[in-house]
Order: sequence, then structure tokens, then C-alpha cells
Amino acid sequence: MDTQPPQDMPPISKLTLSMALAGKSQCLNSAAPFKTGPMVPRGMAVPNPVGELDPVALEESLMSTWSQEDTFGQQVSSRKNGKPFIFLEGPPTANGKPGIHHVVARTYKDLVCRWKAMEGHFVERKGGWDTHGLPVEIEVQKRLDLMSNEAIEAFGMAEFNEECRNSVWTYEQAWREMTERMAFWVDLDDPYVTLHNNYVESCWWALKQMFDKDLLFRGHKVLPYCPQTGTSYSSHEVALGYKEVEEPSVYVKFKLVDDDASVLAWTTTPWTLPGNVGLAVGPDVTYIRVRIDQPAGDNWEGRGGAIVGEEVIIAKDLFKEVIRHHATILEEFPGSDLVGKAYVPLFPNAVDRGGSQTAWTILEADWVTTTDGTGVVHTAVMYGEDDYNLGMEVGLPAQHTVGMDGAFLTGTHEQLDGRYVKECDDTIMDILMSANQLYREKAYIHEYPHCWRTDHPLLYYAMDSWFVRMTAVKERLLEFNDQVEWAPDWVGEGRFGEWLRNVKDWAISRERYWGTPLPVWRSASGEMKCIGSIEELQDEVTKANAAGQNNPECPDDVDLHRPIVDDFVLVSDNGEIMHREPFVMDCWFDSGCASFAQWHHPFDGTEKFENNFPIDYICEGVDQTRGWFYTLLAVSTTVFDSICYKRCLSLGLILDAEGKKMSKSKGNIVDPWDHFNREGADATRWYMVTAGAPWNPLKFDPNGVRETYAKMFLTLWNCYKFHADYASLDNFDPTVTECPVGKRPSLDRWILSKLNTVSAGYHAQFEGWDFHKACRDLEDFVVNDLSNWYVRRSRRRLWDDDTSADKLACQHTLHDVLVKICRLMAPVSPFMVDHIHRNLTGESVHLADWPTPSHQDEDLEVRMQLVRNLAEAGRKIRVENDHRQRLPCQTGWLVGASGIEEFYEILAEELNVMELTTETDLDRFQRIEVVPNRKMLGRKCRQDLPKVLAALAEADPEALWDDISNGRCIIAGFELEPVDVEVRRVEREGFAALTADDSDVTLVLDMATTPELLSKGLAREIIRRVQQKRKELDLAVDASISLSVWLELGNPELIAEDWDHVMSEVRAKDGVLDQGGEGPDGSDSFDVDGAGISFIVN
RNA sequence: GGACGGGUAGCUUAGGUUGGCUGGAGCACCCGGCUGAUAACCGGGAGGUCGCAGGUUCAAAUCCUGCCUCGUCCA
Repeated sequence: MDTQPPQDMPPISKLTLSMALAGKSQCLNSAAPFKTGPMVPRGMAVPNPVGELDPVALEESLMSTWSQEDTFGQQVSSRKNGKPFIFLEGPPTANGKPGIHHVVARTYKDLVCRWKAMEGHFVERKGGWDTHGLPVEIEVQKRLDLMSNEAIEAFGMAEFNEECRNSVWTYEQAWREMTERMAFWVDLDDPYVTLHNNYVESCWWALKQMFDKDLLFRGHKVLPYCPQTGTSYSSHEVALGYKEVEEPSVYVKFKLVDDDASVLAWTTTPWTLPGNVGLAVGPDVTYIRVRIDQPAGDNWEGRGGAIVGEEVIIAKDLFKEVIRHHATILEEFPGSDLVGKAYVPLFPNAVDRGGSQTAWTILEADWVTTTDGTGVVHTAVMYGEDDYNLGMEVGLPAQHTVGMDGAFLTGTHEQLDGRYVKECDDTIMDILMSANQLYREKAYIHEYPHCWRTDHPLLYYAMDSWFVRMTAVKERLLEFNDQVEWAPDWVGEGRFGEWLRNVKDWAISRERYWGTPLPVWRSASGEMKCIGSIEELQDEVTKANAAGQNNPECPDDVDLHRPIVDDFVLVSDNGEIMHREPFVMDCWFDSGCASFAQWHHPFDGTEKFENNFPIDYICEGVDQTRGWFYTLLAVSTTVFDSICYKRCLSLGLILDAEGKKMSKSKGNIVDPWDHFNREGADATRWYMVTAGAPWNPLKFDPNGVRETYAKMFLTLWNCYKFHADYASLDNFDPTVTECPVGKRPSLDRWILSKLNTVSAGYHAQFEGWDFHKACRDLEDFVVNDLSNWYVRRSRRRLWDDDTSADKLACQHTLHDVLVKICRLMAPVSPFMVDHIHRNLTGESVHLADWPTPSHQDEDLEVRMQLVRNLAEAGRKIRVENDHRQRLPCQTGWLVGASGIEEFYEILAEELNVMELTTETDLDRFQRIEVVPNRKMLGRKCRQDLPKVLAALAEADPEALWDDISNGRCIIAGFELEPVDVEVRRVEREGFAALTADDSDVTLVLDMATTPELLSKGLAREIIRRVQQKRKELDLAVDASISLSVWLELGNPELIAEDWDHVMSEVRAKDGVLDQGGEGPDGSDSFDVDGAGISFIVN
């Protein structure tokens, strides 16, 4: 038994060597910090010594190593015979600077791919760029100040598109640097690019598949439209331009055909009235017919009015609010009574009835409410989404009364034709007034969308538009969605599933310039051709030229963009001239084609495609649910009738420290380089993964990154440094010496077993997408099990000068543990672990295999846990009994312990006791507690449970347990069985004792002090102070000192033996001890238990 | 307005399916200890109406209902 207090200090001889070593590593550092190549020849796996950690230098050095030896390429190709794991990169747009939120998504993409590769899969990772679309155009328009379509066309469409094409690469370098710096391994040298001809051609092919299946059709879509710029706007752009405005609103009397009454309707957009073709009422809304009794009073404002005796119909709820005349209610009825009644058109010539049976009749719509207006909704098919949908449903004529220029079409009304609609409000009211069809005008203040570029009010306008008939494949979409493994599952079932159940036809055309052109040519009479390839286009051009057209050249590499494709004029089967429909595709269509267009399927990448479809894994932010996640599935369903991806990880949003979404417009984006250049990419990535479940929103806390660095990486580094420095010194080579695990001390077998347990759990958590849990557990292992127990307890084992079996066992164990940790961490944080792995094994961790579960000794883990809990209990006992840690106790008793004798030496040191014994007479220190098992008892006793619990609390535990175990315990009529309670052994009162957590083992410490113990405790206090002083004085570790110590009265006697011990520990070559004296001025002094101690170090 | 998700200590959060024993942890704070062991570590303390209100139950952070609130997406 080691009766000395623990002295965690190496012998001087070893320190001298360590110093030499420190010097050596410093030299290495200054010359070439963190040289990370394969630095030891095979078979000579002796680690190099390790310097202080500089995470940025380490990572940057590894980046160049990886680039020199193409470690990524090797990781992929070394598994080329493995089962493929297919990843598809969601293409980012490179026309914005990457932020920390991009790093998060890329971390999860990367870690899964790396993990699968280490498992032996063949994991190719092709990069991709999204290069078309409105955001690109807007960037360019802003830069060149081209704020309208007119301006763009004046600038030149070809020139404009060239600007777009170039602007896409503005931030490519920034993206590349971020990607490389964060170690997202993806092939950016051969990416797919949506603007490339091959990619566009594949998109054309896909559209043709849809066209041939009759899934592609032409229709209208009502969109916010700016006639000044000639553009319609996405909801995002609309949101930029809401303004509060005051406008005239009007109450209009629609005269019924077979009735003297008029129906009153309200609108805030008088310019849509010429387009009126219907009135919508709520079938269940109550309406009334009223008769105007008296002329209007003097307070009448504005135009409008009614004749006495005139009858109008209005929703009952809105009568008081709207009618400004004295009026009598004649009749009350539901809206359904009105449905089908015809009324007189306001502007008889504006819209042609065509074959419509329903035009200018009253229609029912369940969305009609009585919150404002009159309860009757004026319906102009082309100028409102609800209007359009209703019109399509019941067959109203779909004709424009307004042109694309925002002016009324000729033939609408002689006073309106050709005029800008927003300037016609007065004229329209006058026209209505003169026909006695205007009841009232009223100023109306509301938020209305305006063009964010020109500030003009937007018009809701039915634009010609192309659709994919998604409603036709709804059942298939739902079926395929069921086959996708979603993480988290509620995104698939809930958010996405809900979206699919309400799927609408997909409006895929945009009236824009920069994008994949819609490959449909159409003749004036409506004949159409969809072109699915360049070859087909060439054939058609040839045919057209043969029929007399004079088309430009159409070479094999014809640029598939506007305006080039617009210039081809084709000829229909009937000989009619066909022009291309002047649209480009929604850029979501482009990215939705990525699974095949990236390979140029079906033109020359078909084999590649077939081997890489469906995709195994995609991962993007949850905001892609209705974006990319949807379009991938939409395209694969319509084109291949197949699922597109098998697993989809939907990531939570990244919020700033205040919980706001990070976005460019808010300017709250965290720059990833702030962390790359401080804590490093490893800590940044590990932080992101451990901060929460991937699908939960992440409040990005810069402090958290720092904490992760300090805790996880610094701790790991120091464990590694501890091992590598001694291994280097001792020429330890794990490939030369052997040390069977079974022959190693139990501390070693424990850490190995524990790591195997953690590693098995880690793998299982990975499989279940719970990366955060896996990594938190591993972090706990590194910090608590490895660093704070194993390494701390093993420190002295390596200080031994001789090569002992014990030291060898420790070194092998450290080697094994560190290597395995490196492999587990490699997918998440790939830098430091590669550095460590290379130094310990000579091989990159990224070429190593994923650890497989191996031997676990559960029993050993349980016993070690008990030992640690007992050490903890010892500290608690000392606090409770006010007994300093450095003051040794004579005896510690372990009550009820068995099977941990092999750890007594460790435990005695931890507890600072002179001797540790096992107490077999349990009852001397312990009593029992009978704790009710509420689950069992609740089932048995139900409402009588409180009574039973009270009785149990009262009862004497010994007698109670005796009764229960003998089957004669009856409380409140219930017989209690042993399963109904739990018996615990706990410490008796009156001892300095504590029962270790989760056990029946009690630790008792002897609090009695003796002169010998006090002397030893005092010696330890002095040693500690002097050592600290040495450190303050920055003395060389092996420097000798002279020590003078004065022990004031009140101190215990310092026994000669202990004084000698002090002298040797602090390397004092001579010393003076004055027991009872006071130190002179200038000496250092401190108190122990109220007695002063002074000392001088020279 | 609809769908989905969240609300637990000053902050970040675990737990919630399967109701049960004292609601865990980290950061920050206070006290103490330990340290030639790192930006550490250990023990103790303070800090909680588990968003609110009902309900079910012997028992609710957990299940149910309603409401409030925040976020995202869609209208």
C-alpha cells in the first residue's frame, strides 16, 4: 500500500528529459509547424513529439498535405470495389458570399459521405452549381441599372445573358475557399453546372418526356405584375415592396336580369370592373333584400347614390356598414338562393361571352366571407387568383381587358381604350354613375404590393404560363414519398406530405431571360412541338429551312440560351410557322433535374446515371422542403415514375444569437472565417453537430465554438501529447512490441472496454441520424473517461525510466484508444484526428476503416464506475466534515464493497488515506432503506397508494423488509411483495460516511487527526506553496533552491521525516526549518487552519 | 388564415413515444478543493409556477383539450 499522499510530479530525471524534448519539438515547430505528411517509414511507427496546439496552423498544413497527395481522391478510389453510396449535392448559387449556415449544411453532407466511405462504400461526390434564375438576373440588373425589361432589351438580351453567365462566378472563389477550408470533400473540379449545354439539353429531354405524356400544358397564372418593367414577381420580391396607400374603393350595383333588384358588390380595384364576368356569394351566408325608403341625407360624400324605391341585395351582416339610406328589409335568404341568377354586364362589349353558360351570373364560392365588402365578390377572371380558379372551375370566359402594358385593350369602352388602368378610376366611376350603377365610393387605406424597382403598384394579372400537371401524379408522389426515409420523420409525413396532398400544378415558366429556355415552339393556331435534344432541333431547323425558312446556323454546340434559340423559326406539320414560347424555366426545374442532368443522361451519361439512381442521400435546409426536395421528386415522378432519393436529412435553420434567421438582407450572417481563423474548422464543425439535433434550429453561439475547442480538442490534444511525447522518447513502436489486451492491467482493459461501448453506441446513433447524441457521448468519453481518469491515473506509469511491462501496456492502450477515437471523429472533424492518426500510425485516418465493435467487459466498467463514484464520495465527505483534501486520513473503510480490490491503490491515492480496508460488518456503518416502487405499487393499490406510501414512510425499515421478504406485510389491505419495493443500503448517521451513487457501497473516512497525519498534511501544504512559488519565479524544472520555512505557533509539529520529504520534493539543496518562529519581512506567507506559515525561496 | 415545429434555471439545452422515486447537464455566478494537468479538473451552493388554463389519473414536464407566444413554410 502506498501510504504517501499522491504526488503527481515526475521524478527529476524524467523532467530533464522532458525539457530536452520540449526543446526539440520547439525546434521542429519553428522550422515547419505541423508537418503532416506520412512522416515515418512503414514498420517504424514511432510517433514524433508534439508541440503546443495551434489549430489554424495544423489545419492549414493538412489542407496542403491533402491537396498534394489527393487524399480525397484516394479515399474515394480506395473503395471503388465497395458498394456505392450515392450522394447528390444540392447546388448552391455562387452569386452570394457563403455564410456559416452553408458550413452547417456542408458539414452534414460531408460527415455522412466520409462515414460511409470509411465503412467501405464507394462514395463519389460531384459538386454542382445552380446558375440560372431570377436572383442572378436581379444582381445584374442592379449592377447595370437595368430596371425594366425594356432596358434589358435595349441593352441587348445576348449581352445581358453574358453578364449573367459571368456574374454567377463572382463568388465561386470564395465558395471554393470556404469549401476547402472547412474540409467539405466534394469534386469542384468537375462539377455539374446548370448553365452548361449538356445540362440544359438533359432538362429539355425531361420536358419532352412530360410533354409526350401530356403532363406539360399551357395556361394562365395570376401573378403580381409590373407593366412598367414588364415583369411578374415572386412572392419574395413582392414582399420587398408592400406600401400603405389610399385608393378609391367602390360599391357597384349589378342589375339582375329577371328581377328589379341589384346585387351590391365591392372592389378596391375599379380597373378590374370591365373584366367582370361573375359575382360570387357564400352559399351559407345570409343575404337580405332592402328597399331604399328616403333620399340620402346631407352628409353623403362622393359620387353614387340610389333612387327611392330601388331594391338592393347585400349580406345581412354588412347592411349597416354599407347602406347609407333609410331602407326597409324586405326579405332574408341564404346565398344559395341567388346562385344562377343572371345580371346585366357593366361593360357589355369588354368581354366576349363565347360559349360560356355561366358568364354574368351569380356563382357560389365557399371562400366568400362577410368580414368586409358586401358579402358579394366581384369576379374578374384574369385579375385575381381566386377569380381565375373559380372561372376555370365554372367555365367563365378567360379574356383580358388589359394589355401587358397596363392599358385597357381596344374595345373595352371608348373612354377607357388605351389608357393606363390606374389612371382610369375616376372615368370608371363616372361611367357607372351615369348608368346609376355606382352606389358609393369610399377611400380605402391598405397595404398594397408595389414594384420594388419602379415603385409602381403591381397588378394581379393572369399571365400566359406553362404548367406541369402534378395533380395527375399526386397518388404516385404520395406513394414515393412513403418510401423515403426522412430525418426527422415529421418533415416527410407532416410538412412535405401535407404539401403533396394539396399538390397544385407546377407553374414552371418564367417571363425572363436568363434560364433554361422552354423548348416548345407554337404556331398561331396552337400547334405545338416540344424539342428534346440538340439533334432534334437541328432536324427541325433543317425541315423548316427546306420549307422556306431562313434560319441561322444550328451547330452541334449551339448555345441553348436566349436569344439564340429564339431566333429559330420552325414549321409545323401543317406548314404553319412556329415560334418558341418566350419563356425560360423556373430554376427549380433545373436543379430538380440534377439526378440525371449532372451526367448528361440520356445522351452520353446513361451508364453513370443508371449506376447512380436513385440517390441514397441528400441533405439540405428544411426551407428546401417545397423547393429542391419537391422538385427532385416531381421530376423523377413525372419523367421516370420513380423515387429520386432514399434518404433525406432536412436541416433546421441557422439562427443568429438572437434567434433570427440568418439572411443576407438582415445582415446578421456569421462569417465562418471568424472561427476558421480562431478555433479552427474542426471545432466549428464539432460544435455544430453537438449543439443540437440536425433538424432543430441552431442558435449559432460563437462562444460555443470556443468552448468546444477548449473542451474537446484541447483535451484530446493533451492526451495525445502526453502519449506521443513519451512514446517518442521511449522509441515506442506499436508494430514492434506486443502486449495482449488480456495481460494488461485492469485500468487499461477498462478504458478499452469503455471505448468499445461508446463506439458501439456511436455507430448506432449514426445509423439513427442522431449525430448529436453520438458526438456528445464521445466528447464525454474523451474529457471524462480518457483525460480525467485514465490519463490522470496513468501519468506516473510513463514516468518510469525503465521499460516495464506496465508502461508498455499503458502505451499500447493509449495508442489503441487514440487511434480509435481518431477514426470515430474523422467524419465529423477531419483535421486534428488526421494529424494524430498519421503520427501514430503513419497513415491518414481518412484511408482507415470505420471501427467495428469489439470486446466489452461490462462488469469491469461497472466496477470502475463504482471506484470513481467512491472517489467522488470521498471528496464530498471531506467537504461536509470540513476536512482539507491535503490532510490525509488514517483509515478509509469500504462497506459492502467486493470485487474492486485491484483498485484499492488508486482509490487510496484518490481519497488521500493511509490505509483502505474492507469492512465486512455492514451493519456497523450501514442501515437499510426501503424505497417504494411506485410503478408496481400504483398498479396494485390505485387510489389507496397515498395511504400505503405514508405507512411505508412511517415503518421501521428493518422490520418492514423482514415482513415483506417473508410475505407477511399487509398495508391497507394490500400484501406487499419484494418486487413492490427496492432495498437500498445507505450510511448510518453519525459517521463521516457516504454511500456512492448507484450502489450499496458506503465509504467511511476516519476523521481523527494524529500528530503524524497533521505533519504529513502540513508537509503537503508547504510543498504545494513552494512549487507554486517555483512556478511563479519561472525556475528551471531541475533548478535547486534554498528553502527557509517558519512555522508560527499553533501549527502542528513537522516531523523530521516529512521535512526531508518537503526538501526533496521541492529540490531544496539546503533548508532551514524554524518551528515556532515568525518569518521576516519579504517572506511569503499563508495560513493553514488559522496558523501562519512563512517561507523564502532562494 | 392553414400546415409543421418549439416554449424546461440568467443563457444553451437533456428528458417527453413507454406517466412513477429528488426534472438532469453545460456556460455564467458564489464558496471550497485539487493541480508542474490544459483555455483545465473536482466538491458544494444559489438559481425552475417545466408558456398559461382546464381535464384524465392514486400520480402529469410527460397523455388530452383550449389558449398565449416564438419560428419556418404556405396562403
